[in-house]
Amino acid sequence: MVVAEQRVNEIGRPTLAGIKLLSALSAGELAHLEARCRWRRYKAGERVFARGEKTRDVFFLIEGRTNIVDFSLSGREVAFASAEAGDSFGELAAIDGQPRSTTVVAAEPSHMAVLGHEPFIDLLKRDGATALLVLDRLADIVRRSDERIMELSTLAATHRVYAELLRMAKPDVASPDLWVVRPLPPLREIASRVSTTRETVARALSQLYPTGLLRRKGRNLYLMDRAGLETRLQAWQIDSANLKQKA
Amino acid sequence: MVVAEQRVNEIGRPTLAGIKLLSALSAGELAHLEARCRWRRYKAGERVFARGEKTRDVFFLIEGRTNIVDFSLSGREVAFASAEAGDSFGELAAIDGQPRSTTVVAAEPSHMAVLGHEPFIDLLKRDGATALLVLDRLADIVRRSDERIMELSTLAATHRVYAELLRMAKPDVASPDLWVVRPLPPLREIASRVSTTRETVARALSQLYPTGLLRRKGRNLYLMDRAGLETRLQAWQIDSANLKQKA
DNA sequence: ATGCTACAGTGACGGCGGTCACCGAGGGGG
DNA sequence: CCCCCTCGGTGACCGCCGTCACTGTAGCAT
Repeated sequence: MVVAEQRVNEIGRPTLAGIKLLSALSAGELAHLEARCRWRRYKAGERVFARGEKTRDVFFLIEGRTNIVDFSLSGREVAFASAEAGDSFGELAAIDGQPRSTTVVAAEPSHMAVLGHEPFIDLLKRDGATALLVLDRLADIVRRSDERIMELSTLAATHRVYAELLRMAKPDVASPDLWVVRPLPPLREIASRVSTTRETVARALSQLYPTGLLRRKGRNLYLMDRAGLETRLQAWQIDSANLKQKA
Repeated sequence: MVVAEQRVNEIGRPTLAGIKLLSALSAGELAHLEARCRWRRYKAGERVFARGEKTRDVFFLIEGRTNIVDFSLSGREVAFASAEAGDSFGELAAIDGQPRSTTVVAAEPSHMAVLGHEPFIDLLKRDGATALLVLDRLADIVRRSDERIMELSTLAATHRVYAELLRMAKPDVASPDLWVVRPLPPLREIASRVSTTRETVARALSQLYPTGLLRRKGRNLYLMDRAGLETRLQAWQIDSANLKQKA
């Protein structure tokens, strides 16, 4: 795989140039930060930090992918988000000093820059533009969380699966009006994103194949009629409302 | 009711002095902000803003209480938080410019200062200490949301009710080791906080009275053994884990 | 007193989905 | 090659809880 040019400089050293949260900084300031980072590589499956730890470093993902998850006492995994090259994580503990609220695991071999909380906080205080970028990011997390809470509170498991499919699908490069989830992740991962089980996800998909809305080819899942699926989702909710109205 | 002295100045004008998010500001800066605020009163039950609106003002609660909620298409109400005197809300839209993600309703007659997003953003850029306060607040919201998502994903409705009781209870002024929820809100409100129904909350409480862990006197609900209830909650989770281990 | 309304408690019922179990397919690695 | 492991699909079971219905109580206005 070719490494994007911005991620390493001319002598092969990795840089912070591609990190979205730091995109407001000048080259000089970036270099200043780079000098204060520790650089680490993680193997696929390796844990970066775990819930409850009292570390406060911020992580900038140069290359790779990580999953941000948590586990119930009974061992059920709940996925909160995943981070890709250019993303950051670990800001919460850096900002408020509380123990880690989630666990982060590398999903692929990954390369990160690790920054202590003091220089990070210092940066936020000094640089208003960067502080706003971080605020924007936290606002986005809050919005996503609220949406998820709404879904968990008001949608049946099967429908949460469909909602997740709509989020995962991207327009097909070839034909318009055809959306595709590619590659389709293991069903157990979808399940942990919408808080249900592997079996329920499988059943939800099976239920939709006969309608023609969904078609699967290997690790590609095609949404034949994205808009149709969307309206169908809403119709289901309105139906249950009507049931109540009728009484 | 006596108004706390910090909330109005010597000539009876309300002030921003008690607002937590603005506690890093000097008196002069506060006065500067006050001059840019609109001041509004809301009656109990009145809507401050609704999900989807494109306004971007920030609200500082001088006096009163508001509920931050959202509704499903079928009309089910989901409570996200409530704000009291000294709290703020509406920051998300002010920061990221997106439509309101939640609806805010005054729960009591309330008095607020309303600040447009430009002076607010301007303040965040200029004043690092205040930016950090806002970051801290958003971090807190994210942590609470994550915890709620975990509960919705891994706890049965009955157990979520007990978890909420533990959060609501405060130590009794008289006797130690006795915790009390006072006043106990209407069960339908508890239900909307843990995403279940009024009936399930009632049944959850009824189920606990015979054990002696819970006792109700009018609008006071006593937790006779808070630690006992806590360990019991965990035990339930571990039990379901054991069931899986055994197999 | 009589309404009216909000709130609380409980029984009955039925469906969703979590759990368990089993089977088949693919894909490395010895 | 066989073995093992992950992944996917499905059937059977059953318990939780959302829904509906009904009753009872407290508070308040008239």
